[in-house]
Formats: sequence, C-alpha cells, structure tokens
Amino acid sequence: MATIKDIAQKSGVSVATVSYVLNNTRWVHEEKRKRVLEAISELNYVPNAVARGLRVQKSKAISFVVSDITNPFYPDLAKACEDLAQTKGFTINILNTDDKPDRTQFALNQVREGKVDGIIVTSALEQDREHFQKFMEQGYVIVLANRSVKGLQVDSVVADNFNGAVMATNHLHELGHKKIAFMPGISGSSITQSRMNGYLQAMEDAGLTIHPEWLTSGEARYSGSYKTTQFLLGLPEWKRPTAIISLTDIGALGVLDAATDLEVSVPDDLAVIGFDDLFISGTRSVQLTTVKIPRYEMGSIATSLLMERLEKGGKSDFQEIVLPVELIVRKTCGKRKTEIK
Amino acid sequence: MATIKDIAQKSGVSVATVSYVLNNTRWVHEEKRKRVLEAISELNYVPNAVARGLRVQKSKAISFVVSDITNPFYPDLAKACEDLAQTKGFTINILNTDDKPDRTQFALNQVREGKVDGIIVTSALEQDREHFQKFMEQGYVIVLANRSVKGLQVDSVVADNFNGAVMATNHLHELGHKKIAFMPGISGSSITQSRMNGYLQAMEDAGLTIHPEWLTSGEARYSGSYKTTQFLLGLPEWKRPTAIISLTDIGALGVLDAATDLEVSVPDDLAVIGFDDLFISGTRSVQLTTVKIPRYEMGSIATSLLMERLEKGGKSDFQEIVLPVELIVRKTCGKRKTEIK
DNA sequence: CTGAAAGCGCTTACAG
DNA sequence: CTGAAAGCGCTTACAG
Repeated sequence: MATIKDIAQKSGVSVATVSYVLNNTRWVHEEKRKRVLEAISELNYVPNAVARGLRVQKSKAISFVVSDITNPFYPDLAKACEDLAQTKGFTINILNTDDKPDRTQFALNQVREGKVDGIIVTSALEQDREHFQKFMEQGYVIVLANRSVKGLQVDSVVADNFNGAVMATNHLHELGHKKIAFMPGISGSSITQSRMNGYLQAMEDAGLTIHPEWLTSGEARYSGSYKTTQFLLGLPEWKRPTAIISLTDIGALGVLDAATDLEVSVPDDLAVIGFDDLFISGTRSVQLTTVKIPRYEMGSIATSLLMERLEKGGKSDFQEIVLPVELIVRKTCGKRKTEIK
Repeated sequence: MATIKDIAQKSGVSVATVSYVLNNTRWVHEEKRKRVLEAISELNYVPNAVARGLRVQKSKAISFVVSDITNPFYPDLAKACEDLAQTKGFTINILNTDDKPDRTQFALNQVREGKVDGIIVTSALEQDREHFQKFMEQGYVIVLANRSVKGLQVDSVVADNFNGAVMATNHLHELGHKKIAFMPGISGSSITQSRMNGYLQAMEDAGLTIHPEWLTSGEARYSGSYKTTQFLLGLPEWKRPTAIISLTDIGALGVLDAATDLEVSVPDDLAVIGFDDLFISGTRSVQLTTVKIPRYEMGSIATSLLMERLEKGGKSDFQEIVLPVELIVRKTCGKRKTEIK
C-alpha cells in the first residue's frame, strides 16, 4: 500500500505538498500538482483515513444505536441516517443494544475511544439518564431520536406520541367504543409513557373508565401482544375490551392473530389500532388502522442535529423537535358507527 | 481527555508500562500495575482506538454492504453479523448501495482507507467481478454473502437457491399446476439466476412448457410484482398462469395484493410461493407458502469466514458454503390436489 | 509558493 | 522486570 511518502518521493515534492493537493488546502504550482496527481493514480494511492483521523482528531464516523435492527421500525431510521451522513462524508456504525444498559454503555465508549465522532441513540431509556448526562459533560456529543429522556438537556427528535394516542382513542370513541384497552411496551421508554398519557387523557376527556387490566403490557412485540390479547379477550364480558390500541404495528399483528385464533372477528367484534404504519400494515392482507410515525424524517432530522452539534459544539441551545403524526384509517376499526353494548 | 501519557505521569511509570498493563501483554510489577490501574480509573481514561489502529494497522471494524437495509430480508443478516463481530471486539459499519456499482466502489474504498479491516457484501452483482478481483489482488479481504459472483475466487455463503426453486416448482406441480410462472428480480444477481435455473430445470423434468411472458420480472419488490401480476393475470386464459413463484416474499405480497384487487382468490384461482420466509409471511393474515432462507445463519457464517480470513490472510483455500433451504407449506397454494384445467 | 519538522496517541522491538 | 525511542501515516503551524 502506497503512503503519502511514496507519492512525495515519486513526484519529487514534500509530503506537505502532497497533502495540500490532496485536500486542496493551499495553492500548489500547477506543474507539481500535476506530477502529484499522476503519482497518485499510478500508485493507486488512497489516503489513510485512520492516520488522518488521529491527526485531526475526527473519525468522520457516527454510531447509530438501536435496540434491535431486526424490528422493522428501525431500518428506515438507519437508512435516513446513512443517506444524510454519506453526503457529509460520514460513515455509520450500527449497534444493537437489545435494550440492555451495558450495551448502551458500550456504544458510548465507541466515542470515548475516538472510533466515532458522535452518536444517535434511538433506544434511550430513563435509566440511561445519568450516563448520558456524564457523557455530555465530558464534551461528547449525542442526540436522541425516537425515545427521549425526561429532564435531560440534549438534542432530540421524537414523534408527537401523546397526540397520536389521543387521536387513536378519540377515533375509537367516535366509533362508539367505550371499553378501550391500551397495550404498553417496555418500561423506561418515553414512548410507552407519552402514548399512555395521551390515552389516559383522552379516556378521561371522554368520560370513560379504565380497568387496570386494560393496561397490561404486550412488550410492543408480536408474541407478547398475542398473549396479552388472549388474556384481554378472556376477561368477563363486562370488562372485556371491544377495542385495543397496541403500542406498535408489530404488536398489533399479534393482537390480530390472537383474535383470529380465538375466532373473534376484526373489526366486527374487536377494533385494533397500531402505531408506526409499517409497510406491511398497508398491505391488503393486513389493512391496519394505525398512527403513522414519520420514521425516515425522524432519522434524517436526528442526523442533521448531530451534524450541526458536531460542527458548532457547545452544550447549550439544545433543540427538541416533535414531529406531527397522522391517523391512517384502514380496516381494523370498522368504517361506521355500529352499536356497541 | 486523558491520554496514555497522563496515566504514565500520574502513576510514575513509562507509557510502555501503561500500554503493557492495558493490553496485558507482559508481566508488570504488581505495585506499579496497581498504580496504573488507579490512575486509569481516576482520570477516567479510555485508550484511543484510532491511535492504536494506526499503530497496529488494524481498525477492528468491518463493513456490511447491503443493497437496502430497509428490505426486511437484510436486518437479520446484519444482526447476525453484529452479534458475532461484537464477541470479537469488532464494530460494524453499514452501507447501503441501492445496487449501484459506484456505491459498492465506495464500500471497497473504506477498506483501502483503512477505516475497516474487511467487508461483507450481500449485494454483489455480476458486474462487480473485475472490481472485486482487483481489490482482492491488492490483498484486501472481502466475503460474499447471499449473492455470489460466478468465477470469482472468494469466500462466500449462499442459500441453495437452485434446489429451493426446484422444490417450489415441484410442489406446485404435485398440486396439479401446469401453468407456473416465475417472477425474476434484478439482473446481475446470482439469486435470480440460480432460482430461475432451478425453475427451468424442474419445469423441464415435469415436461411442462413455459411461455416467455411467464418470466417477466417483478424486480423482487412489492410494486413491481404487483404490476407484473396484473399483467400475468390479464393474459388470455390459455396462457394465464395458475401459479406464480415470486423471487421474494415481499414480491409475493405484491402478487397477493394484485390478486385481491383483481378478485382472483388465493389459493383457489391462483397459487403463490415466495422465497425468504420473512416474519410477516407466517402471520395469520398472510400465511404465505415460501422457501425459507436461513438468514441469520447466513450472516453468521459470512462473519466467521471474514474473521478467519482476517486472521489467516492469504488468497487461497476459499470456501464456498451453500446453506440448505426448506419449503414451508402454508395457505397460498391450496392444501390438496384440486383439478386444474 | 514550498518544505522540514512536530505531533496526534498509541505499540513494540531493542537495550538494559 | 522496565524504559527510551522509533514509527504507524497523516496535517499544519512555522519559517523561509
């Protein structure tokens, strides 16, 4: 592998000059410039990014931290991140945490080690607060996407989860439902919290009462939601929900399948709403009514925030961006008001 | 940020000694050792990976190159890659190519720049052959997963696509189908090629004739497959297929939706088989019969192959691993033989 | 307009 | 058992 030294020798200039033409960072005599360029192409030279990184103390890489890239919610975020990062010459590292705090710590370490310049975390938990706080105090940069952390001063972008849940609940209420269950995900996630609050608020505003069983977690995943639905549908009729709001579309798929297996028909006997609007949800086979979360946009904005922060530095003027959501009405809630006992 | 020098000073030893205790690479007097460790924890020191990387000429990172991480086929591969890489202390870079050759070139450059030690490409195309060849001749390491490149000497892992297609075709034939269409994806991909060959072979063995229209591409995506299905189903009855093999499950979803919209019922009037066995395919709403591709295993093996090659080096003894596939019979092909005209 | 040299933060022969 | 020093491949003040 040729190095800058080889190029300098071959073209009879100093390594400094080679560096200058490489980076176009100061005027070089045309003649020399040409010789350098020739040597570069002849020796098939490509500058070593690690050496450069060490010298300028920048890696031109960022980490994208996610609980599980296998969850169809996240790839869009990751894609957006890469699309944008790439235009700025950044490379992206992906890191699955499985929502385990020590994996998140590991992610923070990547920037401490200088492997990446900053980090986007989509899997923040309440219990990460102190670690993030300390991390930022040390001058490292982080931006939160998707999940936020209460009381933490940091750049972040989240969906308007509260209102999404309000919209979902109201929609069901307008359709005549009174027994509406809300199926939360893991605790410590701001998403569960905000959506639950929206649901609670809307239920109260509608004058509807809530049975504690209606708040049983489905872990936001397929199988958890499947099981919780079995439980919910097995409740005595007076408190058996006629509608279920699932924290995610993937969870809603579990709800739908449990209903199918129990032979309760959707939307006639059970209405279901998800969150996310995954590709699959719009498919003829599924036709799930759901609250659409603008994932690509979220990833894009998170990346911009990170880039900005990387440029300007500092620990103030943090931005918290809340993206509007949209209720996508499809076929899992019924199209018209039907009498519900 | 503390450096190794700070630690050396604070604990009154040489930087060499600090390095040795850090890496546990030679015996250090217990006393000093303790002082070093103390200094490290007091100053919150974490070694700079970039400096280390420059010195040892290894980045401890690999790239995972994919056409589109947003395609639900790939995250499992990426996850497997990260899971395994992580145990070896490697970090993983993700890179979407959109099947554009220049993006693949860009990926190769990451290793030329020393940003990563090697690269796993899941998006290889026939037209990449020369570039890969040259790349490997320069001593860089690459392993192919999912898609292979004919005539290229390289470590690789692919599914047994030929037999998968044979199994799918035979299954349909046994069910009584004679007019079986096969919907290819993009050209240049070994997947389309192998599966098409399997289909062709099985059709011939069954003594079935093929109309050229039956080989119209669906681009392996939802909308392309949707359109191609409209076309196929619009053919005059004597050559309208009664069964469609889609190159992917995502494509099969498009086939299914087109059928629904055209009011041809599955499996009664149309049988469909996909490839992949995505999570969604097993769902009650879909119940797609499909050829299962062991994605996680594939990602895992690709990563092992890369790690091995990184350790032993060399340009010989390349391994080509072919993973067995499995036909998962669900509901889109009919359960029993029905008479088909 | 251009070059010699310091230095980024490590590891690792080499010498003692 | 331990340290001084070279060197990985760059960039960038500094001097001319």
